[in-house]
Amino acid sequence: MKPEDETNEVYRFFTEVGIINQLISTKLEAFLPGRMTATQFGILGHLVRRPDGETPLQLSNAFQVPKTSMTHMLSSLENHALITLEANPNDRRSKIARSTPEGAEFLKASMERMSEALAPVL
Amino acid sequence: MKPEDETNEVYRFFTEVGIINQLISTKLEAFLPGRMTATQFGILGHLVRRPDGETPLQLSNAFQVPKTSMTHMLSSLENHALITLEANPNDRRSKIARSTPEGAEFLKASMERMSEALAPVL
DNA sequence: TTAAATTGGTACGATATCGCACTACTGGAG
DNA sequence: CTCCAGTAGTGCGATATCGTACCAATTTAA
Repeated sequence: MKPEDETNEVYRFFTEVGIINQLISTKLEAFLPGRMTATQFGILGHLVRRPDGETPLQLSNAFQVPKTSMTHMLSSLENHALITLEANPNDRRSKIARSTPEGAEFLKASMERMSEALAPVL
Repeated sequence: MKPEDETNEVYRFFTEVGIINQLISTKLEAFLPGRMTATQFGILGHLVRRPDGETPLQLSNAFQVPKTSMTHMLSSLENHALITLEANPNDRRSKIARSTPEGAEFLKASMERMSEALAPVL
C-alpha cells in the first residue's frame, strides 16, 4: 500500500468513527429525558457498577474528557439526584462520586426502554 | 445470551465508541492549528474530493449534524479562506460550498504531518 | 520542619453545539 | 396564475465543552 493510500485510509477511519459516534449518541440521547448527554449516561453506568464510587479525576481519565468538563457533568447529575458528591476521607482536596438508588433505578429503566427499542436490530 | 447481558453488551459498546471517538478527535485536533474541529477537518476533506462542491444540507446529512451546526462550521471554514460559499444557481434558497486551493493545500499539509506522526503506529 | 513542587477540583470566560422559530424560495394543486 | 405546503438556510438563545488560571491540600526535598 502506497503511503498516500495509507493516509487516505487513516483519514477515512477518523471521519467514519466521528460519524458513527455522532449517530449513536444522537440516537441514544433520544431515549434520555431532557438535557442528558450520552457521556453523562455513561458516567452514571460506570458509577452504578462501582458501589465505592470514584473520584472526579478517575472518571475524567476513564472517559477521556477534561477535568473541567467532568466537574460540570457531575454537578448536573448531582442536581438530578442521580449521584452524590461527598468529601474524600483520604484526601481533603478530593471528592467521591457515588450513584444514588434513584440513579441506579433511572439507569435500569433507561436501559430497558433502550433494549426494547433495539430488540429488532439485535 | 440472556437479555440482561445483551443490554450490558450494547451499553458497553455505546460508551466505548464514545471514548474512542473522544480519544481520536482529541489527538487529531492536536495536529490542527488553533480552533479547528475534527468535524470541520472532515468537511474540508469531503469538499476537496468533490470539485463541484455540495450544499450545506447535503453536508449536514453526510456528517449527521444539525443544519445549524453546519452553518456555523461552514462560516468558520469560510473565515479561514479554506472554502467558499456561493449562491446555488439551481435554487436561490440554497448555497454551494467548495474548497479553495488554500483549503486543499491545508488539508494536504495536515495529512502529511499526521501520517508522519502516525507512521510508527501503522 | 519548612519550602518547593505536584495534584484535585473549580471559577471564569471563550467558543461550540443545536433546538426553535423565522424568512425566502420552490414546486405542486387547483 | 394563485395558493400553500414543504424546504434551505440562518438568527437567536440556552446549554455544553474545555483551556487558563487559581486555591487548597498533599507530597517531596532539603
